[in-house]
Amino acid sequence: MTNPFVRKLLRGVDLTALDQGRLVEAVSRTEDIAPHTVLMREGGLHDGGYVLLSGFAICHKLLTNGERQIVAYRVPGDADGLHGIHTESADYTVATLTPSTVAFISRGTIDGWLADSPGIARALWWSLLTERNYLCAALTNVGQRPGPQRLAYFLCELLSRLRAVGLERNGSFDLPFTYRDIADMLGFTEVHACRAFNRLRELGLLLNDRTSVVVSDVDGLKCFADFDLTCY
Amino acid sequence: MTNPFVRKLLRGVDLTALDQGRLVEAVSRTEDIAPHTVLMREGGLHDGGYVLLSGFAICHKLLTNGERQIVAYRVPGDADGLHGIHTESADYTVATLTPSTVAFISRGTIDGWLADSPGIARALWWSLLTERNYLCAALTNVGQRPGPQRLAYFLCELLSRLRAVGLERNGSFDLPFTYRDIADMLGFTEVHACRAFNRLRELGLLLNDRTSVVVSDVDGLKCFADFDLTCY
DNA sequence: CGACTATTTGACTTAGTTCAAGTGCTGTGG
DNA sequence: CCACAGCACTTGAACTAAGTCAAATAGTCG
Repeated sequence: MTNPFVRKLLRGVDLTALDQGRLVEAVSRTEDIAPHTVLMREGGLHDGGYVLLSGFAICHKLLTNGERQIVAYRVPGDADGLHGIHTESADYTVATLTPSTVAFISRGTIDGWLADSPGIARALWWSLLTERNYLCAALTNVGQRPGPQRLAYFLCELLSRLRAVGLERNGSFDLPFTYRDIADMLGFTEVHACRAFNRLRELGLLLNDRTSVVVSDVDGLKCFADFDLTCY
Repeated sequence: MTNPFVRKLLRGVDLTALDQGRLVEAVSRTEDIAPHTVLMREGGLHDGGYVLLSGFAICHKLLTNGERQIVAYRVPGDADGLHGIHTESADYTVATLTPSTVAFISRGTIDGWLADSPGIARALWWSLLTERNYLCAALTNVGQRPGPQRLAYFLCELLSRLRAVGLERNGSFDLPFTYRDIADMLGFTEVHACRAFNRLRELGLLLNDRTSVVVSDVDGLKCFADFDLTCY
């Protein structure tokens, strides 16, 4: 199964061949989306959702002073708004970071899934629970860990998620985020993000440049970050 | 309807009289629980969940260095583990803070709800989405706001949630948390929590002692906190 | 009363921010 | 192919919010 959306769901639940077929079908009509395009706006009505098939996106909330908190990021296979039957408005803005391919899913399609397939309903429920778990982990990370450990934890999580979709090899991956993005995820400034990377390099845990990261000591990084292995 | 669980769900979705009856029935056999009792343990298996009918509880994650992050708190009407059909282990530990009354819900009961009542399924889905929204807001709060504003935001949220269950009058409420608890929710130290309260008092936004809070200027507090009104 | 826990305050240290100036890519137009 | 503009990253120096440590105060419960 090469479809990243279905592959992701299969990590959490079983799906019949029929259900898998339904999902693949729903996701087969894709659109190419430019970088920095808004897919869903905080507080805006949305009728259905989207599945990200390639590329990267972020979910953020804005404060009135102009600060933003990136509350989550999306890698291929991730989705939003598939439970939108229950909310009129989105909790956060979703925007692409890179050129992406996306399948938009109508409300009717989702309703059909829920009416006809308990397996798909269960899969969507699982994905929402996973999401909650990510958010709890992110809150714990931002609330409790000092800068370098916080960055290390974030990189461990990113590594796991990229590995799950085949975008990582031996601890090496392309970094889809700018330092500003990372700062807005981890609750510090761009300058501090830069210094936290410096620190991890000094400690011999990783090498990186503007566009990529090579984790030279994966276990060391996990240990330094107190990365919760049961979580991912 | 005096049942806080049903009342909470009705804030988000419609439920037929039949569905309401089912929920009330499921929640009618209650247990009295002592303060500081664990209801659910992080990483532990759980077969079913609980509904909190009176009292307060917190949900927290522990780090290996002994720090904890309180990721959420529970007021009467809140629940956990009702979607546990899909996860083997809990994401966080739940423990009571005060003497509480709790109804434990078996897996069989939940499965029955999901099989027989789309309305209840929708309600449970809504509660999980609400939960996610709280977590996003909490992450944004901890990630972006300086101490006094962060505390102010937290108090605005607490005020809203207590009002919804009738535990607030005119900006006054009993504080179920110690300063240590608040510190562990907001990502600062006990000393800093104390100083943040001092600051809000200096600003004339509230009065408080160990056990209660009187918000003397609700609008001022919301404004100071940049409290997102659409969210609650 | 005495033990215990929660809160408060002061003095000091430090992690992280701010400000400002740089470097170094990368894409674009001439 | 080069000049230049723009953005991301980097560094240093000064500053500030928050943490740490330690001690005092104040409720609470047996």
